[in-house]
Amino acid sequence: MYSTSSLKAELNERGWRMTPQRETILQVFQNLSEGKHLSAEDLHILLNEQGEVISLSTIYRNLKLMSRMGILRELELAEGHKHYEINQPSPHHHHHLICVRCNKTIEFRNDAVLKTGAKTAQKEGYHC
Amino acid sequence: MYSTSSLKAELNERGWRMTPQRETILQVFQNLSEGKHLSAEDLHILLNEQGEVISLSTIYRNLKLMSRMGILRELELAEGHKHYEINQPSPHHHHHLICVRCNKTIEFRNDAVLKTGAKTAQKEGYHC
DNA sequence: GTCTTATTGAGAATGATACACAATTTTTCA
DNA sequence: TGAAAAATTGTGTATCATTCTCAATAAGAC
Repeated sequence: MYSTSSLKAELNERGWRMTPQRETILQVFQNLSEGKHLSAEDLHILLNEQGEVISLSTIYRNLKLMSRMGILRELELAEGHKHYEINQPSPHHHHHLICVRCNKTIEFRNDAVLKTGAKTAQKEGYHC
Repeated sequence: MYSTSSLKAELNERGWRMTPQRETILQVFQNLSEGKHLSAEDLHILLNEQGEVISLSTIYRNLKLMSRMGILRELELAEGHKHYEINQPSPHHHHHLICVRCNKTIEFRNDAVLKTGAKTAQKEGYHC
């Protein structure tokens, strides 16, 4: 699991900086119960309710950044906007099944699917 | 493979109508070489070049309709807009692997992944 | 053929996301 | 420690994909 200091370390490694906003966003996702995911707008509202105001721009920027770093996972569900969740390692990693008619969405776990993706990625020269 | 008449039959079955626009769109996707996919805008331009003008609204409406019918497959690649391709059955069905950093995209085939999805869908009560 | 109703086209509206830029923080390093 | 350099933030604006509205048109049923 990602700690504040490991986030900072990884940011600095790439010439980026730790900020209170990034720390706050990470904490929200870490405290989110399993199976939950937030859109940028969701996160913005949730933070407002907690009295921690972060601008929408900053939220969009950091959700994208943290997804590219592998900390968050960007989900294309059927709502017309992206959702984000903590990018869990193998035993907790899951997939989504979405009906193109009614948008019903479920999560399921399947190691074979995950491994096939990882194996194919490696074979094709994708790297972390 | 989908013919004009089977499309018409399936539309009528649901109280919908066959139109020249729908026929044209189906034909474009059927003649598209494997591995190619089009966005709504792509399709609009392509049709213009062929002298077959169909309004963007109609294109959007029908891409969505045909996806819900299972004729097309809606792809969420990394370009910020949707792409569509013919929804091929099993031996030709494929998956996409997309890098969240550089957007590199490849296609690969894997029956196990497809079957896991189908099996899970059935178990969860999804139906065609 | 006529009637009912779905569909089309044009343009406006919406909504998610990106961008520009001045003000503010982090980090670095002298 | 305390500038200086560079990244980040917030505000407002811009962009771009997609949806919506509505009058005109065309498909299908009888």
